[in-house]
Amino acid sequence: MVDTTIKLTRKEQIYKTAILLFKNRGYAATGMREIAKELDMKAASLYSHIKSKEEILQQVCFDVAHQFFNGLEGIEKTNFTGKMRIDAAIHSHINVIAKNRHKVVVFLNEWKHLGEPYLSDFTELRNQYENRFKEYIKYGIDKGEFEIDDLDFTTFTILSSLNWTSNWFKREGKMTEKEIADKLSTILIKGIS
Amino acid sequence: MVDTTIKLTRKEQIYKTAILLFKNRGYAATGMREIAKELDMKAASLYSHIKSKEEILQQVCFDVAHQFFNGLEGIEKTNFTGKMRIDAAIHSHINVIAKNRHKVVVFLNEWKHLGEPYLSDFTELRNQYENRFKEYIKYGIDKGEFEIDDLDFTTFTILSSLNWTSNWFKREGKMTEKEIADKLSTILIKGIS
DNA sequence: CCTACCGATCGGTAGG
DNA sequence: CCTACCGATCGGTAGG
Repeated sequence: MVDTTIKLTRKEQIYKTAILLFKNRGYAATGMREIAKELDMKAASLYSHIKSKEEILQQVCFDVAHQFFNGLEGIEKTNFTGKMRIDAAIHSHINVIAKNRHKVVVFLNEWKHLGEPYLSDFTELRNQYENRFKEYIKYGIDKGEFEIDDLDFTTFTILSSLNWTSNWFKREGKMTEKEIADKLSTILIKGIS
Repeated sequence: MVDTTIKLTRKEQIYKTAILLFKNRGYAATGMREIAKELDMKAASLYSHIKSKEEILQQVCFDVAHQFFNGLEGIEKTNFTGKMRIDAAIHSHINVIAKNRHKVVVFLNEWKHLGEPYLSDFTELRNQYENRFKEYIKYGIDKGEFEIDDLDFTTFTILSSLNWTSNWFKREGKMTEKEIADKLSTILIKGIS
């Protein structure tokens, strides 16, 4: 599980190592010399493969953001009910978290260290994604499926429950990714219905 | 709201400033010179009032942890049902967050920068607190109030929803602290009942 | 991929 | 509360 033994390029190795360190120690507290040491290199050599420390953070943040967006594709084109939309969105969201265990933690906790204009772009993407969830719930309200008086509040509560799973996804084995999504979907949809 | 104009000691001013900076930029990325500048001092002068940068983080983390614990006092001594226990715990938790808006964000996001033995003590406290929530839910299950097959999972989901409120407590005015707690309690208890 | 090195900044101390 | 300063470390570059 640590190394899939598939040939990773040096650049991929650097990214992988950096992501793990950013996750465990935080972006600001992680030094280029730590990343290099983990790969038996000198810090200066990293710069043959990457442009800067922040470039790594940028790639992580926007890659994850785009994965979250892609997961929602098709949800509103169908004849799904509100419940089905939320259920599908929850499954997609958990799927992205499960497939990017370490990246997602960096995405959630370290985005504030992005410089401009990336920071503004990022928060814009985040807002748009939250709005998609909001639309699905709104759809369910309009169809009489949900009884909710505060849309923003409910949306944030649901997203927070989903995001928090990233913190203890390490304790895997007990539950499959689908079981986790099913369970969350049940708890949350029952709670607002 | 920025400064209550009540006479703060210099030490209190330093703490207040540091907490705000730790919250916005992160502990590792905040320098002592930034804290000092905010107070029109030189960094070296801070050390007449505090012992170290980490001492501030320690005070914040353990102060908040103890507040969370104190809030639970008396809940299990009463003849409360499971629902009432969870409801009371939720209200207490939200109360601590509301009364420590900035501190709680530092508590939640920056504790990993504690050195030993503080780090171990802290995670121990956190586990104990989570276990208290777990007990309340367990109590409700045993009394037939809740239908839950995964206690750990449900506990973490509830706590995550509560903790996430710290991220958008700034948008206050719309809802009072009690309304927030009431609403969360409704959503979450309905979701597991 | 390395050695050598840059200027900047870090948390913190000495001594007043 | 200041000036002056410490050794350590930071992200990154030059040049090979």
